[in-house]
Amino acid sequence: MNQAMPNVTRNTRQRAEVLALLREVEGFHSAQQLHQMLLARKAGVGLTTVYRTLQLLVDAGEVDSTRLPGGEQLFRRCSQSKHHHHLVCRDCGRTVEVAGPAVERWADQVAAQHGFVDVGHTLEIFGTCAECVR
Amino acid sequence: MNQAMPNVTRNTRQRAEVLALLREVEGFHSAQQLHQMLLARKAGVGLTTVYRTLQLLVDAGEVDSTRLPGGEQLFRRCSQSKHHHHLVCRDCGRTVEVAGPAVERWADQVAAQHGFVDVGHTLEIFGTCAECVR
DNA sequence: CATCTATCGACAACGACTACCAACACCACG
DNA sequence: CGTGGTGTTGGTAGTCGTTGTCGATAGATG
Repeated sequence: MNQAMPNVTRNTRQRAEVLALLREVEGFHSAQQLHQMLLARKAGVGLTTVYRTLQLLVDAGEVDSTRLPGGEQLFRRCSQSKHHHHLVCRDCGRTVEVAGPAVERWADQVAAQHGFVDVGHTLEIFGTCAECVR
Repeated sequence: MNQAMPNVTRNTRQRAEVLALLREVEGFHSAQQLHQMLLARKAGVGLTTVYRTLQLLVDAGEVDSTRLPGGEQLFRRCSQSKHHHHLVCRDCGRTVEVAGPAVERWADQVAAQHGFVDVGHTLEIFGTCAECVR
């Protein structure tokens, strides 16, 4: 009856595989895409585990996630650990990480004016990148 | 062979019902919620039609839509016709429409700096409103 | 090594949404 | 005020991303 501290997160092979993959790919990918890539490299990681691991990483702030207009969730390893936003190309999906301190302040201020607390926000900029215009 | 101009949108009872309902409710609702309300008032509008009508209204700019973190799409009649953003309470769903001209300019500018054209953006602010804090 | 328990993963279930397609009803025209 | 055609409807079945289930597995600790 040794009730140690049953609240640790373990270092498993599967989580290492997902992290390793995320370090190699560029831009946003869906959970299913990532799972396919893991299959291709014979990494033996189940789809369910991919979803769970990605969710863990998002919660831990190690991975960004965004949503396509269709509702599908995309993931990407953060290259900046601090808060930032994304400029995404509609056609090729190319992504630029941008920071906007002024926007952060504006959002917090507006929220405060209306009595809101514990404020967060989401901001995505969409457009067509120079490559895809041609 | 009277090929008049087969590209009109018709005024149907169902579309009127959906619009009438949207004028009566406050805040964001899902397509399914709206469909339930229509059922409750015996308005005889199918779920499929609710989805289609809402999409039409969004395209026409008469209705706002946003997405819950879970990916579910929500709809609300615009009270302002011009571009604006939303400040949404996480708990009760209360919504404030806010405008941020500075943010618009910033987004366009950042996008332009990276060679993006045809730029749009999404911005939502989340928080807990004064009511729900207590 | 033994034991505990977080984690895995194949499968089933779920929920939002869409495709399908025959029946319907809006509306311009006669 | 009929009539034709065509945009629209809506029940159902299906798609698709995601999550729940639960016995099996394998880190971590002593």
